[in-house]
Amino acid sequence: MTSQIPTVVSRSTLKRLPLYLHVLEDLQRQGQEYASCTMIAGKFDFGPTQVRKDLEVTGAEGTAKIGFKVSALVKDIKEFLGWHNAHDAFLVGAGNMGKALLGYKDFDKYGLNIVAAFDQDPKKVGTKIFNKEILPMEKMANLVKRMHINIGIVTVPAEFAQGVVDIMVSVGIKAIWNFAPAPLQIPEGIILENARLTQSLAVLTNKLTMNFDKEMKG
Amino acid sequence: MTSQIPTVVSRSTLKRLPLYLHVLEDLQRQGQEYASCTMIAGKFDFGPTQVRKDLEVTGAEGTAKIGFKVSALVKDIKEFLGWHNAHDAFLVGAGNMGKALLGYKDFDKYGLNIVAAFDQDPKKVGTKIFNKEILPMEKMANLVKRMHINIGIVTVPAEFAQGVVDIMVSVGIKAIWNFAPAPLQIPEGIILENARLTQSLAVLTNKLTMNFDKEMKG
DNA sequence: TAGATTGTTAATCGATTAACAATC
DNA sequence: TAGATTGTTAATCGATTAACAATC
Repeated sequence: MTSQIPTVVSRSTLKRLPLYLHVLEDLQRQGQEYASCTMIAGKFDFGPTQVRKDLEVTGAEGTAKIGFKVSALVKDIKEFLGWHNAHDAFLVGAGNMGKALLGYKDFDKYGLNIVAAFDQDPKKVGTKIFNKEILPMEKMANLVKRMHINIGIVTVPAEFAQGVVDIMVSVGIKAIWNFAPAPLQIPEGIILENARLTQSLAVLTNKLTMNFDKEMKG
Repeated sequence: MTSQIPTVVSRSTLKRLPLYLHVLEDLQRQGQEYASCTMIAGKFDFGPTQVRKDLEVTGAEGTAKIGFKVSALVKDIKEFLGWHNAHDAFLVGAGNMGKALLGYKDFDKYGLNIVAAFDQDPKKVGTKIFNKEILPMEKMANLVKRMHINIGIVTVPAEFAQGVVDIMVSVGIKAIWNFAPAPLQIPEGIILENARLTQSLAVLTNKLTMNFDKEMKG
């Protein structure tokens, strides 16, 4: 009998799983067949117990004294994250960040397939970026339904983000990956994941400032 | 006498401060002079106590019944985050993500100024992206010292990330903003902030997968 | 076998939330 | 004044870490 897996998994755990995956794929390339939590934890600044707890949620099972079979563990983590097959996505906002995402080759490894982009700029509409069509916003509603798109990626400037999200929700998008530095309101049941760079940057610049202050004081 | 401010501020708090800043700047544009924690919290899915606790770390002081003066609060948050003046930074890896960051106009609002980029590709070296020079890696050491650069931005593929970080550390970079989906080893005292998109994506695709599973089961 | 590792339960730690006196 | 809000302390909640029996 499989051990009881908690139905709600913490954000912290979910964000650590891709890190383990990376280490495991490295090990796989090196021909390592088994990996222990101690070995994995060695790559990070937290302990083996943390790794074991995290891996538990994926349903992976290890062997005492030996560890986890790398290939099986990779498969379990990928399936748990939904990375074993690609989810189709639409992107709105073909600016710098939008272009960078459209050009990112490895998203298929991470369960994402951006099939097309939308922009309100008539100059961009009709062109192709990294072989992906830029379409007018008006076409989104129909295409979302026809192509069964569930994920919407928001790469417009902050002031347009809420408007874009409202449209996405109204046409049936289920999950939104937001890059705009704006607080967004979404209805119950819609998944919103923020990938705002400014939040990450805030942590960096604050720490740096704190360090300087410390040095000043001696 | 000012109230006691904790010396170590949690990541969670630091990541919420930019969100408040955005709301406050909106209020400022609307001509609102004062803002209460209740009002700010209304934009998010957490309560006013959370907001008050977060604001406390910035040293901002409010007035009972009235709230916080918006202009003063904006200033306090920006200073606390180190966003009141720009930190110069070097970027390594002029690929898609690198280009997107080089072209991002608003970084000066967030305390960041990318002054130049480096790349090992001779075809890129010598060109300019968004009016910023692409230089050969060899030039970094001297320039870091001469220009007193503290921040290094890593936008190279995962397999090159550790090498780039090692170089950055050796030439005197104090803080690293990493976009590569690789676990990085850094010496004590160096600040490392990860902005890996794959971690954010993992949360999104997992939630989506979980939702589908729930629907399947009825 | 001996001992490293898993799986799991208990203890600790830290962050969030609730409670409430002070205040304008 | 009355009551909304601040500032702060206490209670709660959840995540991390420690402890330890089972195991191969």
